[in-house]
Amino acid sequence: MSIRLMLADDHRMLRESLKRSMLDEGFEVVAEASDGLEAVTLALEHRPDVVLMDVTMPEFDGVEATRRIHETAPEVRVVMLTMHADQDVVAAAIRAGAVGYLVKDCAFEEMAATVREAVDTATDVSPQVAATMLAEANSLAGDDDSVISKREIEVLQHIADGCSTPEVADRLFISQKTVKNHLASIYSKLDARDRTQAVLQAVRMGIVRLY
Amino acid sequence: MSIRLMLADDHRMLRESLKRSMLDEGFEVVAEASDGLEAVTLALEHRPDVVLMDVTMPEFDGVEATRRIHETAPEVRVVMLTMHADQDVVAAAIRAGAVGYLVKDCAFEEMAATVREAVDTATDVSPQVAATMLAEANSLAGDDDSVISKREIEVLQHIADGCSTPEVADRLFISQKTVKNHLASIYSKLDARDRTQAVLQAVRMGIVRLY
DNA sequence: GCAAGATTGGGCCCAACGACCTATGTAGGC
DNA sequence: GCCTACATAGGTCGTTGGGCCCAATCTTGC
Repeated sequence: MSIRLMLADDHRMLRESLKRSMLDEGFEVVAEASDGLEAVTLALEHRPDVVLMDVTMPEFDGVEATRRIHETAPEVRVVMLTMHADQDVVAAAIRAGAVGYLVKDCAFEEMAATVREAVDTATDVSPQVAATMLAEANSLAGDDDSVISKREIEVLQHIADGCSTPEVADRLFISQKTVKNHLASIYSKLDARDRTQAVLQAVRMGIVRLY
Repeated sequence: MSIRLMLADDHRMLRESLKRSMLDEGFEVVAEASDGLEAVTLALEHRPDVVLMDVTMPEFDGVEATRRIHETAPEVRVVMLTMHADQDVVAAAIRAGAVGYLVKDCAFEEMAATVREAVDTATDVSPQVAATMLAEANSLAGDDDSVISKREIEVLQHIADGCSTPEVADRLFISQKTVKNHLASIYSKLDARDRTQAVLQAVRMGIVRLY
């Protein structure tokens, strides 16, 4: 009985070629999603054994999609795909219920192996395994031990979406001063000196959407 | 005799799965490059029939790599891969000697067809074909008929690299005022209202590197 | 319950930024 | 030769942004 896979990535080219590779490898691809919302819908409909889920997607991101899938269908294993091994993202993914992660720069064999391992994993990752995964992500990511808070991400996302400080303040129903405080905190955590660098760093880390 | 392909893309996952797909399709993959410099070196070494070249790569970008390959080995057909159908990028690619382009969101069949067509194409694209390609890119891209100048791209790249206005001025040996003028011009062309949005838009369009 | 951190907010200062205006020199196209 | 576009540079103006201080409230973990 072959492993039933689902792919979720907003780039069709990557999705299609990934699909071919996985088919070659003997996996069955039962569904493909191009955004977070579709990922949740299709995952619940097809109940694949494993979902390969990109972090950065429209509608809602891979972490949020993972959370929703894990809540409703905990037997579905989600493996996250990230551009860079970022501790925060990996940590968030694990909290959301992912059983593994892959850096997009990995070798194909590694990916196939991770998918096979995922099927044998308990649906909920043990704290030990989670800790190991985090440590790995940590060593790969290197120096960013800073944790960006939820609110800070909201601020960053609004900035990335084109808002100025007063506009962010309006949309989040807080004062401009608070927005500036969050930004200052973000700068120190991301080692950025202005909003442009902060947003670029956040994009690199997969913290914010870029569309 | 199968078509000898070379792949140039900085994301190993895309490269590997692309490779599998192309192998399935009966193509031969003779080389893979992960940056522009490697792309030029390997293309000249292996002389593939067609190079699938990503625009956005380290060292130097796909357009520059295409230019160098085309100068030394004009018999090698280069097909550009872009994230978004951007007229400027496609125009630059054609000027550099590319015989075709593909949006990364294309269907796999389209990609295979384009590669096969590329082999039958004359090594130098006729003005008529180039015009058609540009018109296509234009209709796909839609509203961006603005051409970002070389100098403006330099300014943008420096901003993306973390420079402030005075720093860009220093590095380009021009006054701060000129940098601001270029930025103002960029804002109107990219429909951005500040440097953050301009850089993000440029990243989306593949005009600047993000590393 | 206490400590740590997240979230909220204030004030002050000065540099940076963007909008709007004009202007000169230098290419390249027709 | 003229015209358009590009690159260069200046001025002024109001707004924004970021550094650096501080503090109240609230949640979360231990």
